[in-house]
Amino acid sequence: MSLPHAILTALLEKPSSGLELTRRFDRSIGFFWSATHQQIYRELGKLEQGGLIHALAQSPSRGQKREYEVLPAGRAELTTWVATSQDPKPIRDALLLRLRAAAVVGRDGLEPELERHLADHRRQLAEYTAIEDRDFAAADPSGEDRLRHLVLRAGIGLETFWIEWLTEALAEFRGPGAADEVQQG
Amino acid sequence: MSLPHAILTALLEKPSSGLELTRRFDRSIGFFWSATHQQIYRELGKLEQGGLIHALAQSPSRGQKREYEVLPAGRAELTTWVATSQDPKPIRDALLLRLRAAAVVGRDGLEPELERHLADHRRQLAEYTAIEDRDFAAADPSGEDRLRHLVLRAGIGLETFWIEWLTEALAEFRGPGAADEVQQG
DNA sequence: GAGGTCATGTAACGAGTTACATGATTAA
DNA sequence: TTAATCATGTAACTCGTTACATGACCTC
Repeated sequence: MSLPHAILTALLEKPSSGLELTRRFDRSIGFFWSATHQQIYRELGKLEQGGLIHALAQSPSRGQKREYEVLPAGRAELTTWVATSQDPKPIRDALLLRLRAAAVVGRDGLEPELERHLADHRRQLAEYTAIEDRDFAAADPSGEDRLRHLVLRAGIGLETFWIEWLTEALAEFRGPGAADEVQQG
Repeated sequence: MSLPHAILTALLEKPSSGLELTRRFDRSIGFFWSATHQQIYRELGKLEQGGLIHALAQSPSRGQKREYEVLPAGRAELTTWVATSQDPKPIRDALLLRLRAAAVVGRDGLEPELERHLADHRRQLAEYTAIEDRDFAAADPSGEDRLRHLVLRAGIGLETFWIEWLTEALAEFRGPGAADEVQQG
């Protein structure tokens, strides 16, 4: 039940069309709640039907831009949702699962994958710190900016953690004492 | 495409029935790949039909225990999968999304939720460190144990990160300078 | 034989993914 | 007028969740 609220948040920050939303999901919001354009269009339809948003200057034909804006009911819904308590969703991490499987069937072929992940997290960290330097350098930030900075720091902290952990994992794969466990069934 | 491989891994570690698997998913494997009993039974059926596992002592009636064991084809499939490269799945974290929404509609009601999450991560960290003390105290661990320990340390590192971040977030919510941003629309 | 628990399922739904389809606009 | 790109959608599918159903076994 989070995608509609992600969209409401994005639309409150700035009224947008489906495609613009899709692009913003690829940049900022999508860093912690990703969505494809198919999901977004489907959800925009539901939100409009539910009376939480409405289209500005409705042109009902396909292929034409439709901009949406949040209605008071939508803002109220989002306000309620912020204060809702939700059980944290269980973790599902395929890489950790594969390491566990490798402990049973052998590690062959895993090392390049660890390297790929490491490169990917380094790239993502660089992107986050670039945003931090650009957007959060103010001496006396507003409360909203402090919240957004907090969210960004979560991203930075997570990427930093994964980089450290993957470095350690690669040392285990390459380091002394690893050679004798490479082949095993 | 990870659940079948999680099950193959668990069954290689020890042949089990559906219910036993469900319990092990609640304890160890499930720490990084959760699944309900309905998913597990459904997937066991597919794996058996695909010739990757088979039931020992088949008693075809409902309500009776059925133990499964991995066939050579299943082990081969898992070995292949370990070496497969997979694009990392995009992040979806509802708590971060709610902080972002709170920057737009106000923070009312979020603090108790942060406290709940903090308590939850502390509990999970304690569980992980207990497992570490119990299972990974050996002076000269095998290669498999080193891999499993690596996986556990990822869990420990993630929980540690979240505890630090949530502590910082709560300080932002409670600390000096927070009071004047509490009410805002 | 009634109730509890162990054990295996079914059904309906919702969320997310993948592949494809269609219309509008613009520039060569 | 053709091609590229902008923009909005449809359809089919997989995976995960929630609620419920059914049978076997054990104990009182």
